Amino acid sequence: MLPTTGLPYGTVPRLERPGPLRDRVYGALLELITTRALQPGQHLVESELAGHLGVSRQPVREALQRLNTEGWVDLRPAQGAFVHEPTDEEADQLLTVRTLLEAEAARLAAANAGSAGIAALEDLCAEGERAVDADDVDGAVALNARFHAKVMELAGNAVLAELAGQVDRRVRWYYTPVARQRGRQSWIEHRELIAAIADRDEQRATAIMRQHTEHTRKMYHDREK
Amino acid sequence: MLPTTGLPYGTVPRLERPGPLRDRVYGALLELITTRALQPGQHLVESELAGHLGVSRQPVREALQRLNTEGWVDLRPAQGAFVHEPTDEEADQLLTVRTLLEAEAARLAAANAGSAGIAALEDLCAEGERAVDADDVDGAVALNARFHAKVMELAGNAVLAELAGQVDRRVRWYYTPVARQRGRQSWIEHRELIAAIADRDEQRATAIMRQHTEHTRKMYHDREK
DNA sequence: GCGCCGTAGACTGTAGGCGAAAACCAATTC
DNA sequence: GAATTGGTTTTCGCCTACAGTCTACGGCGC
Repeated sequence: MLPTTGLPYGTVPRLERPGPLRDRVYGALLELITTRALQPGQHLVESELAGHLGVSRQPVREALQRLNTEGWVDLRPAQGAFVHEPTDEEADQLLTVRTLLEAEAARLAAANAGSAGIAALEDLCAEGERAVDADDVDGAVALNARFHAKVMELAGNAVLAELAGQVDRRVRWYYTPVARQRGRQSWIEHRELIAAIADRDEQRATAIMRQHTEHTRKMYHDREK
Repeated sequence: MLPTTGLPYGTVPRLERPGPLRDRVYGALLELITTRALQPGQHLVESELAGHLGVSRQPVREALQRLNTEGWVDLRPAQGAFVHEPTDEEADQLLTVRTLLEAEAARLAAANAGSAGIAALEDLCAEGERAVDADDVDGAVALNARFHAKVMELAGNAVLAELAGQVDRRVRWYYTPVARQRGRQSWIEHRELIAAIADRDEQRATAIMRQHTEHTRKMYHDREK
């Protein structure tokens, strides 16, 4: 019985508050890193970033702290922050974990998804195929991310989603040059995955997703040579 | 050709440096939380903690920042830090993830472990059994953690280990009252796991570890009633 | 007596500043 | 000519101070 004013929800836009500065700094830095405006190994000087973003050093420090725990930057004591440099081994290990998490998400989605969720997946899939047909690479990549996020949402495990989100973003960062290459085949596999989920076939959904993410690993290794 | 001084290694104790203050504050707070000296839901006042630890607010803030990203505290804007309150649903989801990660670790351990690693596991197992026989609950719990950590180490995937470490600690925090109950049966399962790893049987190792962690979930649900 | 408003207190968010450690560079010595 | 050493500069780590925001309590009107 909260709404004594009689105002329906959503009509008042919750008057947008800027939110903690550190979070916006975090977002800005993450953007700069993922877009490679800040290159791996680069030394991040606090005062420089602070001046560039028009804030004090404190929010920058807190943002760097968070980026550090999430693996985007390395914080060497008494030396400062450096953009993390992924090794081949680490990238490979990350892919292994991603495969694991995504496969589990597919299984849970198959177990839990309702018809509404499946319809949403099909919509995303259709959109993605259109993007590929139109050679809209950026759009296709974005839709691919949204598709996987939707599967994760249908899995209904917030903890899993949190971890997978972290891992996924880093994988995409490492593999940006590669990920853009995978076009049509990727969406065919998505279709198969939807079918398995709709059939509530946990085993098949797991297997398809595993195979799907493993294809990415393969492409990377092929490219390396 | 580094040692031009002729001094043998190890004679100079590398003069222990205190390390960043924020890290020690982080450790201290984590200890206080896991031991329930700071209870779930409790409001953590920065200046209070700072005074209590004999430092300024800054290191405390950075430690809280890290604890926040790792899920130990919730940081409500303009309100401060609160020790995270786990819900039943979240605990269940964490267990699901833990099962997943540990099972994968077991599989990788079976694929990669050498005879030295297997011997180390057997040593830990024997120690654990002795602790159980001696009704040394704390010792048994500690050895259980070390056993799982060793399996993770043998898996040889640093990323996986990092995630599993986080998840494991939180699971232990939630389930401390329960975990202490599982005595002998747990170590029997450990023995079976070692056998599977020694046989390089990835499937069986996965299955055993999955069953092993699922037992914990079961005990929790039984206890809830 | 009940509810609303205003004020005071407490805490967080952000900024600025000081001391110290590390890196860099040039002069010096072997 | 190469290594070392001393000084200088940059940058981090931490502390202190101030402004903004939320909460709680007491007075006031109904």
